[in-house]
Amino acid sequence: MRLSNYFIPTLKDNPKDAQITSHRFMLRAGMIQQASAGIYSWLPLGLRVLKKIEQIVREEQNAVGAQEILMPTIQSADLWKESGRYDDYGKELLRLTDRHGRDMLYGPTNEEQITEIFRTHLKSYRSLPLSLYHIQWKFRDEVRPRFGVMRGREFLMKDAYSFDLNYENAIKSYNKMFIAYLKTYARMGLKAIPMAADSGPIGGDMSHEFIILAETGESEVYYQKNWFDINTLDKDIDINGDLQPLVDSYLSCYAATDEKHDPENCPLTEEELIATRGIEVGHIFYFGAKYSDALNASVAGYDGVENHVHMGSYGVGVSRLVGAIIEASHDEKGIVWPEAVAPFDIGLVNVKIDNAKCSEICHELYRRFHQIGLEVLYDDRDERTGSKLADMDLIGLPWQIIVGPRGLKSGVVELKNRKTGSSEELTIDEVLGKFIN
RNA sequence: CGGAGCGUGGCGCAGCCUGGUAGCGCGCUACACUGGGGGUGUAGAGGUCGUGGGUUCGAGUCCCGCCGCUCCGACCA
Repeated sequence: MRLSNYFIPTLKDNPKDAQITSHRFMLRAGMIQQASAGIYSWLPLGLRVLKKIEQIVREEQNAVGAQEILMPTIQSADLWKESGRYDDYGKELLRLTDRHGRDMLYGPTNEEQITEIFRTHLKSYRSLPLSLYHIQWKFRDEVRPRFGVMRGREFLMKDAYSFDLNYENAIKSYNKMFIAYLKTYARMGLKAIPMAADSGPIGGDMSHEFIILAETGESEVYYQKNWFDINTLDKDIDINGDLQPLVDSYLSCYAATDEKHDPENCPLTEEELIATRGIEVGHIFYFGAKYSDALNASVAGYDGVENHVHMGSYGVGVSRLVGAIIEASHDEKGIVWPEAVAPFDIGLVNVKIDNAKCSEICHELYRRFHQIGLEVLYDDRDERTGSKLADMDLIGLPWQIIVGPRGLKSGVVELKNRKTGSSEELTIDEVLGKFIN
């Protein structure tokens, strides 16, 4: 992509309304534009990141056998009246009325809807287990939206729902998701720690929040010092095998949010305990038959007797993750994208666009990178070098290649790593060689 | 929803107290110089001062209502 005709309105100054780092950088890097409180338009650069995150989530859901569907944003209130949540949910639920005077709502979550789909079509234990998910915009009318996309009112969320015949099988489904979540966050370059959690208005018996560590995080978290020594995701995992030992290994180390952490009864010594801040980027629940009872979703068991299915639901805050990743990965100059979610792989800076040699080398590099499947953002604007480099740092692509007449005299370009700041002078072939493996 | 603020060109702000020609920086356009970390100069474009009413000869400025946005708290994926 050529920057000269790419819509990426970067800002030099901080917008006054943005207080938190990720929000500031998202606005300054031209990723989003606020439409109203807690509601954002996604501009090209932001949308690219959102889509990358979404795709990783999708792949890991598919990997544990969940099937993708897509449910609507607007739901009829009827099902919510049936489950009782129409009255329980309170003012966070955005209620609408259509032209016929029917009660509708903009979905904050989809338990009722998915249960309705299930009960319409599935009648036998033979159809179980089943996990369905979708990635859809949700709306919760927060009293006080803040922190940009981290706590918006409208947000993109992956929500999955599992259906099982009994508790034992439901826990198997829960464990699959537990592992899928660890893999999902790891792929995004995040350290996400599962912590025991309250299940809140969703209801249920067992629940874990996935928290990523970030100094600017919204909640205080506590975890055992050697938590990150647990590193069992590398080996091959048979997702259909017994996952309980693996899950248990992750839960063997202490980890709790401030709601659950009780300093009086903490099993750890002060030395072992790390107190820091974190952001919730996922939440999984097992809630048994709460919705299948309310909405009468049952299947015939082995004995032919009807059983209400055991369900779980599993959320990942996709749009929130964009902000959360920035909170976890930035410096004073801008964003530092983990490679897996970076909007482009490489930023190519042509220092002097009216220099024929510079442009020729840039075109060559651009073409070759394209050939090997790497995405390049090529800064071919007639701007001062300083502002181009500052923009590149702000946008935070993992690699920068700086092509200027000074280096080309001796046949080299500069390859710079955004994260470490280290740079080296390399020939064209050497640069390409770096990326071919 | 309690408390506190803010709405003036695309962005950040001054002007309001004490009413009288709407200003500054950045950005934008053109030209020139410049050219490896947000450069310099010259000349420009761009604003119903959030909105409705009131006071006044005259309102960005004073008064009242409304709307929007932000921050702290309570709440929350």
